[in-house]
Amino acid sequence: MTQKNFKRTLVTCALPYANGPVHIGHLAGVYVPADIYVRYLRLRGRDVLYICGSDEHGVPITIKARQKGCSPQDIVDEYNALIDKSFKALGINFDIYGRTSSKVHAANASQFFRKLYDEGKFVTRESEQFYDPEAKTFLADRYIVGTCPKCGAEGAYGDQCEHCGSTLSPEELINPHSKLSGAEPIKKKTTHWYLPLQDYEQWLREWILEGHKEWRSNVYGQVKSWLDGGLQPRAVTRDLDWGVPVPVEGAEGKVLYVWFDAPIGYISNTIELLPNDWEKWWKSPDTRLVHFIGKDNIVFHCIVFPAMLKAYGDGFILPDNVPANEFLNLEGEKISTSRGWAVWAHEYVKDFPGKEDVLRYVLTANAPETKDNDFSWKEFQTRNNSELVAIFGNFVNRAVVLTHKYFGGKVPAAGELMPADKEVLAQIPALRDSLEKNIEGFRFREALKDAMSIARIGNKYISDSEPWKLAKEDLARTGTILNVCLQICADLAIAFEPFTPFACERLVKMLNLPGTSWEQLGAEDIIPAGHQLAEAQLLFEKIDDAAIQVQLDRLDAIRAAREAEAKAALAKQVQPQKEECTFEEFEKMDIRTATVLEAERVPKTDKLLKLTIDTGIDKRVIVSGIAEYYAPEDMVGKQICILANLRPRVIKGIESKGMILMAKQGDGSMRFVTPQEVVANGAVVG
RNA sequence: CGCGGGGUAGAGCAGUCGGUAGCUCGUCGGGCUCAUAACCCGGAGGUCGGAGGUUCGAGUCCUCCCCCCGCUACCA
Repeated sequence: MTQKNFKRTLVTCALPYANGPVHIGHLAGVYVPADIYVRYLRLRGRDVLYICGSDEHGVPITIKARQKGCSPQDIVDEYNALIDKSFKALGINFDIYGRTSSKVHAANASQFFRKLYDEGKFVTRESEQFYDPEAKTFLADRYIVGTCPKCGAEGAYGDQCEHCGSTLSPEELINPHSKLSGAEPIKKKTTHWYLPLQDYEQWLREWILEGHKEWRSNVYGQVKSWLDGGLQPRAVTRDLDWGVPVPVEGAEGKVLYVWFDAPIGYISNTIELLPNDWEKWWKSPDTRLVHFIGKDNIVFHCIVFPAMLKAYGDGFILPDNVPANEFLNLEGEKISTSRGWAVWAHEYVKDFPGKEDVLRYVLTANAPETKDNDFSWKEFQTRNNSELVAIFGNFVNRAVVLTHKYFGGKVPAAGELMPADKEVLAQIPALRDSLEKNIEGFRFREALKDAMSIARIGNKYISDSEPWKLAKEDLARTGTILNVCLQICADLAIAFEPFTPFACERLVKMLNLPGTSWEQLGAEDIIPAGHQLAEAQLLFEKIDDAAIQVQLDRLDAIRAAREAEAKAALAKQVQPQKEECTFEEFEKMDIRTATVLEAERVPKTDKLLKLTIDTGIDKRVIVSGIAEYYAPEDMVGKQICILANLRPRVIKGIESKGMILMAKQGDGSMRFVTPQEVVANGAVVG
C-alpha cells in the first residue's frame, strides 16, 4: 500500500475525552489496532512516533464538574490519570500521553489560531444563541429541556425528544429551561470565527477522492458523501470559560471549539515530547502520518483537520491513511458511557490480572473493521480457551515439555530434513508475507489469523510426526522434529508480539532468547542446537465459567438498574389535565370513606379482587382490578375512598356496586387514596 | 427525508477482475495420548436481507424495497 518511500511513521490515536474511563469499544476501535501497527513497525526496526493524550476541554466536562461540585480541572486530572494507567496496563505504551489542558498545548493551539486569524483565513459571523442568565453561559441545544410539542412528554431535549423521537429545535420546546440552572434561556447575540471549509472543497476532492482511493470504503464513502453534499463554514470558537482562550482582543469569554482544539493536540503533544525535533515528524514529506480513529471521527480527521493544516501551510503534512473502525457493541447492545453499558479497561485489568493479552486478542479477532461487531463474554471465554490456550499455548507447551523430557531442555540438533519438515518450514515465510501485507494494509483481524495459522501448522506437524513414539527407536529423528517445533515456537514469539506482547515476553523467556526481530521470522535456525531452554510454563490459562458469570451478572445488574430507572421515570409521567367540569357535575359524585371487611381473589382472573366493604350506609361488594398491586390479606381493615353511587355492574358474575378510588401512576401502578387519619365510615369527600 | 457503511451456515467473519460459496468457534463422528480433557482427521449445516433486471452464468453488476449502525446530540 505504501506508494512512497517514507522514512518514518507518525501514528496518532484519537484523543480520549477525559470525562469518563476508556472501554472496550475505544480499545477495539482505535488503541489496540494502533498498538499492533506500532509494535509491528518497531519490530521491523522502523522509525515510529506514537502520540496520544486526553482531550480535556468542552462543555460536557464543565457540566460534569458542576454536577460533582468540583472544578473541570479536577475531572480531567482524574480521568487523564485513570486512562493513562489503563493504557499502560494493557501494554499500550505511547511515546507520550499528553493532555490538551497543558501549557504547551495552550501556547501551540493559540499560536495556530492566531496565524490563521492574522492571515485572514477565518470569517466571522454573528448569531443569536440561547443563553442561561443564571449560570451565565451559552447553552448547547442538548442542555435545554422542556415539554415536547409533538407528544407532550417532559424532559425533551432542545434537539430531540427521546420519547417520540422527533427532531426538535430549542424554539419549539414548551416551557424551555436550562438543564444547568433551571432558568429560562434567553437569546443573546454572539460572534464567532468560522473556517470556510467550502474553500478547500476542490482541494480535498483531489487529495482524497483522486489521490487516496485505497482508503477503507467506510472512510472514503463518508468523505465523498460530505464533499458531494457541499461543505459549510465551521465554527472554531465557542462561548465557554473552559478551554484555550481565543487569542484575540475583545474575545473574552470565548475559547477554541474542541474540534479545532483537539487535533492540534496531536501536534502539541509531539512538541511536548520533542521540543527541538518535532517538526521532522509533522513537516517532512518523508514522514507518513496515520490517524487511528473511530467512525464518528472520520469527518474531523479527513476534512476539518486537513483543511486546518492546509490553511496553516508551512509544510504540514497530511494523513497518508485514516483507518477508521466501525463500532463495537456489548452483548448485543450499543456501548454507552452514560448508561454504564460497557466493559471498562481499568476494571478489566483488575478483574483479569495477567490476561491483558486475552482482551487484546479477542478485540482484534473480532474487530469492527468493516462493520459494527458484537463483544460477548461467552465469545471472550471461547476464544481464550479454544484458541489462545488450546492452539497457541498448547503447541508451545507440547514442544517445550517434550524437549525437556527427551533432551533435558537442550535444543536438539536438526538432522537431515525430511520432505514433511521442509514443507512445514516452507509455510512460515508465506505466512510472514501475508502477515506483513495484512498489517500494512490495516487488516489486523486477517493478520491475527495468519499468526494463529503458525500455531495450527505446528500442532498438525507435531501430531503427524509423533515424536513421542519415535523417541523409543530413533532419538535423532525425534530431535530433528523437536528442533523444527522449537523454531516454530520462536516464530510464534515474533509473529504474535504485536498482538499478545505479554505472552510473547513469557515465551521469549521460556525459550531463553536474547531477543527477537521480525527479520528472523521464518528462518530455520532462530534457536541454535544445544541452546538451553527455561522451564516450561503455561502461556495462557483457561477461563472458567464462574469468572464469566461474574461479568454477566454485573451487566445484568446494570440492565436491571436501567429498567428500574426507566420505570420510575415512566411513573413520574403525568397525564394532562382533563376537560373542565361544572360544580354540579362534581356534586353528582358520591365519594365517601369506607373500610374493607373481606377481600378475596376472583377466581381465574389476574387482576380482580372481590372486596366486601362497610360504607357507613351499608355493607356491599365491589370488584376492583388491583390484584397486581395488593394481596387480599393486605386489604382487610384498610380504610379507603370509594365512588358510592356508580351504576352497579356485573363483573365475572359478581355485581360490583361502586368503585375504589386509586391513584394511578404513569407506569400503570396504583395506590389507594386513604384518609390521612382514620375517620368514620361514610364520611363524604368533597 | 437525504447520504455513508453493513445485512453470507447455530455464533462471529472472508469473499479481490462476475464462473459450481470459504474461514474460525460451536456441533456430530473417528483417531491419537506428548500436551492446559488439550491436539489431528472427517461429516452435517447456507434458496448469500427481499423482489425484479442485465448475462451463457451474479453473493459479486443495475433498479426498487425492508432491516441494523453512523452522519444531528463531542459516546471510538
